[in-house]
Amino acid sequence: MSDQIPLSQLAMARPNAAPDYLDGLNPEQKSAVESVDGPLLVLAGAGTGKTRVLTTRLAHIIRTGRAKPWNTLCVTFTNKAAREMRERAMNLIGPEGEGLRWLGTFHSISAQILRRHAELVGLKSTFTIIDTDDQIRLCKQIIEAEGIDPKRWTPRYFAGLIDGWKNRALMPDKVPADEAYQFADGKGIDLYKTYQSRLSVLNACDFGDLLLLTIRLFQDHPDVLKEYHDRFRYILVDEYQDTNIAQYLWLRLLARGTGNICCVGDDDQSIYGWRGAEVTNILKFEQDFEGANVVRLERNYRSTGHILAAASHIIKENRGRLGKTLWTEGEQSEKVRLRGLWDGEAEARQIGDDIEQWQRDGNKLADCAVLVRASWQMRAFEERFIMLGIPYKVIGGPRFFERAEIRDAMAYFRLIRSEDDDLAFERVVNQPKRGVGATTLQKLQQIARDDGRSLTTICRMVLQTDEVKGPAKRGLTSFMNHLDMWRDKHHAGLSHTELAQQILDESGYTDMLRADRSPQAATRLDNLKELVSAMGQFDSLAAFLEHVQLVMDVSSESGSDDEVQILTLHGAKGLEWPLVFLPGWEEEVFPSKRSVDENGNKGLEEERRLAYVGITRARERCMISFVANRQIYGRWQSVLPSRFVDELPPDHVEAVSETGYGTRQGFGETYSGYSTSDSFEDLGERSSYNSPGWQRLKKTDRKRTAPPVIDGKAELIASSSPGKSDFSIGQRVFHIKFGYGRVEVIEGAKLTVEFEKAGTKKVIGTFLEAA
DNA sequence: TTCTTCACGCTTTTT
DNA sequence: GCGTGAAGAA
Repeated sequence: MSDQIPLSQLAMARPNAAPDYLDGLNPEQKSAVESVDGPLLVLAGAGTGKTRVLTTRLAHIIRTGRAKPWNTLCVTFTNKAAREMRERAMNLIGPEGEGLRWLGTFHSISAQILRRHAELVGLKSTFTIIDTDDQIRLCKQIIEAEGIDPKRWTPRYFAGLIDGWKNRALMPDKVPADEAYQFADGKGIDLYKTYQSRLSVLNACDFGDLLLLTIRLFQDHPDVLKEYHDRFRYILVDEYQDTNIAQYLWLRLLARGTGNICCVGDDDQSIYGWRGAEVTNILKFEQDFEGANVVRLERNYRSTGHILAAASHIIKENRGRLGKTLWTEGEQSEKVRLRGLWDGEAEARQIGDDIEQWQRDGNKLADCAVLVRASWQMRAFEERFIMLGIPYKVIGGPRFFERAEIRDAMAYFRLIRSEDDDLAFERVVNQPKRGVGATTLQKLQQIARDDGRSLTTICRMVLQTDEVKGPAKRGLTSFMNHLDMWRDKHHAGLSHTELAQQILDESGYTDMLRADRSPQAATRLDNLKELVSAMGQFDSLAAFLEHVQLVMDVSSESGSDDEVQILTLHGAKGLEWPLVFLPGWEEEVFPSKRSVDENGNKGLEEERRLAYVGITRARERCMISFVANRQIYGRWQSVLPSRFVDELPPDHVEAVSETGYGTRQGFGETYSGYSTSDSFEDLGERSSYNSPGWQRLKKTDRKRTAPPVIDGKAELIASSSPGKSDFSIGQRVFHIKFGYGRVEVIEGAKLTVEFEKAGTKKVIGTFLEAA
């Protein structure tokens, strides 16, 4: 590095030339890049070049010599975002970008800081960072130890509460009494305290602690804070709308130094409220940071006019936003397409056909994506794509390091490094089965708790006595002997990959999986192989474990294959495709019922932002669809078009419905909406989501009476709520899985149905014959 | 201790 | 409809 001329000097060598990295920026972007002094909020709408502005600003600061790379602090939420930002910044800055030591996630930067000052917050610098799974197991132990029924008060819920408090920067002494009383009849705060003290005994902290302890460090030790004030001349924050209170306080403390803080975000894309993000942070930025400037980026470079119009039209229903008007010079091109279909299978079939057509037109599969609200919706598309032979990729499935087998292996490794890691011990003493059951483990835990020592220590002691006997004793002895042996080998300098392989083999873990003939066992073995090879990229076991604690991901970005992407709307943030499918726009699916039930209008507005995010992912074409019937958790349910369908702007949308279901948005001859009455006659009035007919709709109103049974006859009214009631004709029992209409003919597996209002006869080839 | 059976409940996801 | 998790049976 030292023999290279810093690029900043190259830039200075030709003072008259405008720096090339500013080329092609529009005036707003340029001003966001260049106003480097004082607080700045960049309100960047979807597709307005947010990341470009952020990285160019960073490059600008460094290449104009305002600060050295290591004097800038760049914070993101995810490791992926951090990686991307580093990559793009390096392209602009050149080799000097290597010095960006403080570019990372809130958590990784906090961990970096905490490791240097651990003793000031009551930790040893080797502290472990526990993940959600360990956290829940710890909560479970605490709850059981207190004699609280873990069924009534689930550990998961309690862990969620703790996370919630930590998101709001509330340590046990600060939690509002009434809130803590919600849990286990007033024991909430005590349990929280116990949890924290358990963590400190284990020399561990959870993700929330990383932030909170850093905040406490800064508050209690002004000298330390000063050191970081001096260090961080410029602060850049990505996705500011996703910050929670703890992160806000964290930033506030650091920004108090130079005041040069630049936050980039979009209040309309705040979709993580459920995990503590506070849109208010971005809404009141100007009050929070004195003398703040605001730059709006409103020129969209991504989507066509129609797509942008549809997105804007929906989002403007939200109150409490800063307000932006996105515009584009792009052409109008084709309208957003809206489709009403029979059921989830029809939807998958339709989208499959569209994708085949897209491909026939010479486009790449990787250029389109299916964005769903919830991951259970993905299955239908996977099934269909497999049938059609369309290569696809599900993005954001179960994470590698969260798989049971990987966590088991990691627990073994953790025990090698620090034998007092009780959570790891509990996880694998009896994995594979060694005859050490719950009773034995409980006995050990009891002694360990009373003695205040670790399970391994206690275990060694107990094995000298006769407190455990029989198979349990034999199992424990063998387990401990193995651990000692591996630890010896580790210290003797056996390579960590070699050691890992031996641990897996000698512990009997591989044999256990090999003996298991189920198809998953094979994948599990593969995963373990991958784990061992991934370890090879690290110098030591310790280095590997450190990495995994914070980056629960293996960055094996293949990406080269031409595959349709299937992902959730949340997972789609920050991405874009020429063609985007948005299926499942049904009320209670999207917007999600739970979201609205639990968080009312706030929840609804977040769902609406999700719709906004979804639409704005599309560059050229956007295909929205909803169905009349959907299988949810294996049960057939009749569903209504989402209210978001009604909020689409008619002028920019081309709508078709095959079901007779529709909305006020021009479905031609077909009736619209939904009625509480049983007969079609009463559907006369056009109803929309806002009409009384919709609003009065109660769950119970939707129940239809069971269809009349006419033995042997081929005609009956099939107006029952699908899935609710089977009906029989002669010996045959049917289970209706389509909408409401008059069944005309039943022949074999074919059913002809007439839909009175729509006036169409339709052959339904797919119905279930109940067993 | 481990195997079997039943009940339950079930968004979104990162660190 | 399916996987988890806890209570009862061998």
